[in-house]
Amino acid sequence: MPVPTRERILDSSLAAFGLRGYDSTSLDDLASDLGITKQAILYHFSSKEHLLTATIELAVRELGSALAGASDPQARGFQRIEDLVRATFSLAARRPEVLGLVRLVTRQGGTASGELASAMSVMLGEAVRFVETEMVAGRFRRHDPRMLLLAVYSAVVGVATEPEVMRALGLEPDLRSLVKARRETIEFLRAALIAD
Amino acid sequence: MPVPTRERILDSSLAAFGLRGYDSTSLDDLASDLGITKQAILYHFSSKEHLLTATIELAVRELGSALAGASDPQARGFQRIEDLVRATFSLAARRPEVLGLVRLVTRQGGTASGELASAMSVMLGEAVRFVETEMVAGRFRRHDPRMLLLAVYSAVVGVATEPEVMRALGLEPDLRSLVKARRETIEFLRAALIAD
DNA sequence: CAGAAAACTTACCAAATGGTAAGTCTATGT
DNA sequence: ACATAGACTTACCATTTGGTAAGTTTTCTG
Repeated sequence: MPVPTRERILDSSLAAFGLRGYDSTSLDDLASDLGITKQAILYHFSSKEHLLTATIELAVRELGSALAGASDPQARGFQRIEDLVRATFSLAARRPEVLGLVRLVTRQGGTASGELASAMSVMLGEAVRFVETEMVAGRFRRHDPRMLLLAVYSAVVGVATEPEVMRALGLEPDLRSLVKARRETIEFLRAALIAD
Repeated sequence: MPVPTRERILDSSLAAFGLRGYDSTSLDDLASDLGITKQAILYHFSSKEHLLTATIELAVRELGSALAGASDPQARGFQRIEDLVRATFSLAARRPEVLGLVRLVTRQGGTASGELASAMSVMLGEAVRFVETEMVAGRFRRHDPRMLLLAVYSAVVGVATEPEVMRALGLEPDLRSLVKARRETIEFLRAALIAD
């Protein structure tokens, strides 16, 4: 059973928008990559902006399932953070374009970003409550939970999605370095978070 | 004495490329913002890519002087890190486009990024040596210096340049929140770095 | 099998884009 | 006073872009 064209378009869009950016990706480019015409894209998605919206929805689903699948709600303390960081790195290695698109949208804002923004709000709200609980229980050092999460988010997504900076540091952004980066990031977070 | 057109163009380009991206910024947009014609831009810079190169050079200079001005080479231990983080946040508040352009270039790579890449290599090389010295002296916890710097870089630049994520966390990206973010980031790094 | 709906393609189009060619205005040095 | 060079503008141009209109093929359904 062949993959429906609509899904193939969304897959290509996610890769292109996530890795190269929205304005840098033309419908003609997408179409010729897929071996179809631009009008076939516009048949499934009535405009480029609608395509972006649908692509963001896909990215939100992928991000949500990647994180939900790896995070055991029963886990407590640093284990939960470690699970999430591992899941994020795994996603960055498997499908870097997903995090790329998340970053694109969180940076540019824009009309279509409403859904991702609200989806992220929900995730981050849960995360804030979790971190607060852990702080009250004395398992994490006291910080402002939101600021802490911002720093953690930035560190993880940054490490997972900045291959050029890795190169500038003399590290090849291959799988082995990524694994090492993951381990170091977890250690870094552990040192920052765990109360003595 | 009026500001020369060439400098005005570079200033506008830095803001536009750094905040909105290269492909999203047309020469016509830049020109009409400046009250001149597109051909005036092409008189000073023979193509859009040359303009990007010159803009990157400007950003490198601004970044370099911002960091060099704030960092006392005599400072030891965490004080030096704190100085650099403060300088980075100050730059993010004053001229967010500079860090935006750095990020744009580090992400996209591209032809014109050679100079920034090498400039960053120098800075990061110095930073690696500094961190190693501190670790040997027992003032910093032991980590891989390069990975540590990648995490620090990501956390600082991320916190300083992700206003949408701040909004998703329920924080307005105004000056007060930025000051608070800076303080929290420094505390976060202190906890992660300082050896017991 | 008829026919209608779905899934496309071919043929266009107006606007925007980066860039060229040639002209104009102004300052400056001789 | 005049040539010359610098700093532009006006006028164009080819290509790319997102999008429309209309036709054609395929697939489903009664």
